Amino acid sequence: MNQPIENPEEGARRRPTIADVAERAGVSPTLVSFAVNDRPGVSAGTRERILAAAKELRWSPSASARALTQSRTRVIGLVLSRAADQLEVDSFFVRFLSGVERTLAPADYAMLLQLVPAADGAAALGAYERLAAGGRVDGFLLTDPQLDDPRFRLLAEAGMPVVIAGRPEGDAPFPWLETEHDRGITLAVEHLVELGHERIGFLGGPPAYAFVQRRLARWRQGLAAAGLDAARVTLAEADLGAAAAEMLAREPTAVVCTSDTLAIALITAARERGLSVPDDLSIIGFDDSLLATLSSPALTSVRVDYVEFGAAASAALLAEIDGVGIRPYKPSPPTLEVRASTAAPKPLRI
Amino acid sequence: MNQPIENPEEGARRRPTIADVAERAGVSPTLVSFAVNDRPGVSAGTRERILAAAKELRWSPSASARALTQSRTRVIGLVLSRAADQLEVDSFFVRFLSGVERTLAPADYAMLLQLVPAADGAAALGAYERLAAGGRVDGFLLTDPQLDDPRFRLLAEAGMPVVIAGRPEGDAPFPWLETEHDRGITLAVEHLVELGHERIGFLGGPPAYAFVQRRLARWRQGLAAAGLDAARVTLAEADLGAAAAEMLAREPTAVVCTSDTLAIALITAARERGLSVPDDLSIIGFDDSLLATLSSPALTSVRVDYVEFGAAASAALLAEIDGVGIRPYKPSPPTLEVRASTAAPKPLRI
DNA sequence: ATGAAAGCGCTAACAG
DNA sequence: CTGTTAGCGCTTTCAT
Repeated sequence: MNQPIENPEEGARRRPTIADVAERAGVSPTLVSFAVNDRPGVSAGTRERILAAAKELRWSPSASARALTQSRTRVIGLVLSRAADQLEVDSFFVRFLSGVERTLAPADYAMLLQLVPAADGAAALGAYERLAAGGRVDGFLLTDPQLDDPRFRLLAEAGMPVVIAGRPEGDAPFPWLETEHDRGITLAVEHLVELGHERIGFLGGPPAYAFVQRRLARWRQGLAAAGLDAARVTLAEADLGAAAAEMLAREPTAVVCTSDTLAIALITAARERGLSVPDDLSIIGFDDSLLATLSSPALTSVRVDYVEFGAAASAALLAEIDGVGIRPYKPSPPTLEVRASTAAPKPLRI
Repeated sequence: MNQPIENPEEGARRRPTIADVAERAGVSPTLVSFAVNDRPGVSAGTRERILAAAKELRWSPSASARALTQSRTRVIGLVLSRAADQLEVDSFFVRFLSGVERTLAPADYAMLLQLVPAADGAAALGAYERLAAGGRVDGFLLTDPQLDDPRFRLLAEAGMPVVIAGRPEGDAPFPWLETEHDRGITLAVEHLVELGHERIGFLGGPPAYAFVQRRLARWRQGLAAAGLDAARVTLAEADLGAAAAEMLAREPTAVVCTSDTLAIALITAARERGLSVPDDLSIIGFDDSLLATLSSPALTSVRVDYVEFGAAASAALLAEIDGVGIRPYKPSPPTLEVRASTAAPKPLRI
């Protein structure tokens, strides 16, 4: 390390304990506990004296001790197992996390976050196992549920409270929540149809993701409703540029993408082929990330309220942990932010 | 929630305790403790019996109980207080976090992450205070140190182990680490000078960030070394597009940016003015994010190893917590990933 | 309204 | 090598 400095506060004085506060306030530890936990049965005067003493001593109850007596850590776990370079450009997680924070903080809960390389599925499972086995968390928030998700069995057997953020494929032993993200695709398709497009493509992320499938289904539905051909589909595995090129080979006049990142890749591919956006090709992104406004042309994009989603999911988890009923989640509908990347198709030359 | 399902594992059986394992193995709890903690003084046979019993009972020590006896939670705290929409496109954090994870996991440490809205400085301080007061974490990793950072006093008074990731301005009561990110700017300038550019601009992020200042200084240094005019500087506060436009007004033939995001904004602004990149304008980004390869043209960009940085910073924090010496951090030098956004300037028309 | 005492699950002296 | 005995700091009956 470049420039170490000794900590001036050497000999860190022992943290005060509830006994210190009790002594100072001239009461028993029990009363202090009652007072700080807002329990009835403490006279107003004593309560005040106690809280004053606590403040003077800068005491606040030890989370560890509490965790032990209440077998409740007041911590929830979240394990993200996407590749780092994929998370980087994923606005979903940051928004979701800030929503989670929104409900956790007031409830005096905290979040243990663990990142594991996407490639390593076993490592991810191990992460859940360690956190669960040590009793470090009271419950988990699961994202990206997969078909036959191994996490389900592991956590169900451990008796862990869990809430799934996303619609699981097949049965799941846990409650789940989902946004209406796929309705955004309907908006996108309708927008393009209104503009007069007839050759509309779908450029999606990895087919393994349920949300991609879901959006694809909506896209098909939208095209069917408009009586259009629904054959132009490309799902990108890893190489976005290649997927974009493949889509262009299908000669669409407009493409709906499942992320802004894919949309950008498509813009780039189009430009390389000398196609102009939106004159030759209309493109719609998804997520309405900062990218959408920065790209040229600015991207028409679907916006889903992931902050709200994160808040609802974590609220559900807290309810699950408390063993109380989960309040129904009524997701607000996605919106389509129309920008410069979409326009009417060029009239056919006759 | 859309489809609640009852947890089938009702009546979650009580977690086994060390006593259960001891009984099963026919020994005392102490011995079990010694065995699982790899302490000497347990015969090989007994150890084996104990570990077997633990496995059969699926027991592993309670993190809460351990935390209480050792006054050590084995959790470190990280509070991120940048605006969500800024975090979204910031590859620094994701890479840094995965580096942190890299050292935490093997050390059996976990990370408590708290996101607070950037605007709310008081909330951020409150977050540190709550986590520290409750003894929820053993130490903090601080990013984005500011001038007269109020977190320093708060945490120093609390006697919290802290390591700063980034070079603090002025004195800091904690050890700190820093990459040599600014050397990347030197690489960028040298690259442009070699190409023959003479009107080189600097498009930076908010001037409040020390790393922006640092990079700016390097840029000045580089231009001075080449005998060039160092007047074309724009620092973006919030509106990246406006900043980009302002930079273009200074008529540079090449611009060094402090992020890929800024570089993209600049490409967009240039395109709007009918300038072609790199023919009319060379642009260099910073961070080498996914954006760099997706944009058109692909972005020449500086790459700094933030994963390594995160790993080193958290290793330093663990050393601080253990009260042992911090191993010096020798950051690997940044590299310049040359792509299509830089080229020789157009010859002057005479 | 208040306090004494037991205990959460583990680790750490201190004896054998 | 192994067991006994105390706590860690708090909450929680159960008395008073």
